[in-house]
Amino acid sequence: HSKSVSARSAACRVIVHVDLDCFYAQVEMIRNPELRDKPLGVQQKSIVVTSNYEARKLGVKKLMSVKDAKEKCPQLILVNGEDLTPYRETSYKVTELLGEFCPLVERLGFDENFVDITEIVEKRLKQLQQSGCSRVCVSGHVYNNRAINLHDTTHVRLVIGSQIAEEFREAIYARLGLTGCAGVASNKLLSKLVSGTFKPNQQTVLLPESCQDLIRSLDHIQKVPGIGYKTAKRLETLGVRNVCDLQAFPSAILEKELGVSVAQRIQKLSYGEDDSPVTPSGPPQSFSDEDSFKKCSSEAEVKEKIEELLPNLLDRIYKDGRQPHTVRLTIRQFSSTDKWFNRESRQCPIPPHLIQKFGKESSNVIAPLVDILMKLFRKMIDVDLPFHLTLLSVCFSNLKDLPSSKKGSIGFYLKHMSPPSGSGK
DNA sequence: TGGGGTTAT
DNA sequence: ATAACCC
Repeated sequence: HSKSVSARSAACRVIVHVDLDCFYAQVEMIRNPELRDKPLGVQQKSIVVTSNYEARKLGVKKLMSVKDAKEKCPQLILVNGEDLTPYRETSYKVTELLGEFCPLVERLGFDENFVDITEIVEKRLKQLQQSGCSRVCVSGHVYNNRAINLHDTTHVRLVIGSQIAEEFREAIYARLGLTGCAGVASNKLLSKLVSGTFKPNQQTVLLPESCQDLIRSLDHIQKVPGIGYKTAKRLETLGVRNVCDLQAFPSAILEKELGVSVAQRIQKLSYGEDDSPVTPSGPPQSFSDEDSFKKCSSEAEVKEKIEELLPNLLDRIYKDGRQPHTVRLTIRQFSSTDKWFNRESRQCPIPPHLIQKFGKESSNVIAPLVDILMKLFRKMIDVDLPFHLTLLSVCFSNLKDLPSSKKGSIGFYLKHMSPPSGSGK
C-alpha cells in the first residue's frame, strides 16, 4: 500500500497529533460533574500537577506547589491524583478509539497520540478526484492564516487531514466526553508543535510554506521535542541558544560534542525535519508503581512500602493477561545537593515457577516477590549502615504472551469475559 | 516536582 | 544498569 502512495507523487505523509486538554482535571470532572464549573487542581504530594481552565484563569499553573496555588487561588478545589488508574484507563480508551480509524497510533504519555493518516487521506483523495469534486474545506485553523492552494495536492492532502482530525476530536468528545487539540502536518515533530498553537479544544493545520515560521517561533531549543534538559545545557555551552543558532551551527563540531547520532537527529529537527515513523504502541511494555515520601530508613519500612505497591501492580498484570519475566526495584536516596535525579535500580529474572502463578487465582505470589525485591534492595543498600530513601518503585517488564496451549482453557475465558452489559433487568 | 512511560547505549 | 528522552 505504502509503495503505491510514494509511486504516485512525492512522499507526503499526513500525521495528526492529538493532545487532550488538561487531561487529569478533565477525567476528574467527568468522575464528579459538580467540579465542572469550579477551579480544580489535581494534587500529587505537595504539587498541583494539572488544573482545569477555571483554575488556570486564576493563575494556577502546571506543576505549581500546593502552597503557591492556594495563595494565588484560595477557592481552588484539590483532588488527589496519586492513583493513576482512572487516567490510565481513560487514556487507553482514547488510543483504542483512534485505533478504530487507523492502525498506526502511537501514544506519548497518557494524554497524547500520534496518528499516521496518510492512507486514509489517499483513499479520500481518490474518491474526490473520481467524483470530480474540487471543493474541499479546511477544518479548524490554518497556521499563520496562510492561503490554501487547491491546485497543490499537498495542500489538499493536509486539508483532508484537517477534516479527519476534526472527526477524531468529535468522536473523542461524543464517546468519551473529552476535549482536546489536534495538529495536522507532514511529520510527527511539526504536528506536535502545531497542535499547541490554538489552545483549548481547537485544531490547526500546518502548510509546508509555514514550516520555518513555526520552528523558528520557538524561543529556546529545549522547546524542540527531542532536545531535552541535558542536550540543551550542552548546546548552551557551545553558544547555541535558539533554533536558528542550531540550524547554522557547524555539523562537524556538533557531532564531536554530542555524537553523530544525536547531532544529526537534532540538527534535522531544527529544520523541522523528522522522518521517524508513527510506531504503533500496542499494549504496554512495562507496568510500574511508585511512591515518594519524605523518609524511609529501615528495612521493615521498605518491606511495608513494597507490600503496598504490589497488590495494585499484580491486579494490572492480571487484567492484562500477559506474564512478566523481569522485575525491577528502583530507589532514590536522599541527598541535599543534586536533589533530583539520583535513582538506582536492580533487576532480575522472575523464577519460572512464580511466573506460572501470575495468571492464577489468589495464589500468594506476593510473599515470594517481596522476598526477591528485598534481595534486590540489599544489592543496592547495605542495611547495616544508615540510609535515607525518598522513593521506591517496582516495575514488571519483559512481558510475554501466555503459551498458546494455555489460551483455550476455561480459566482464560472466564478471565477475559467482559461483564454483561445493561442493567440486567 | 509527581507518577508514570519509551528507546538507546 | 544507566542515561537520555517524553508526558
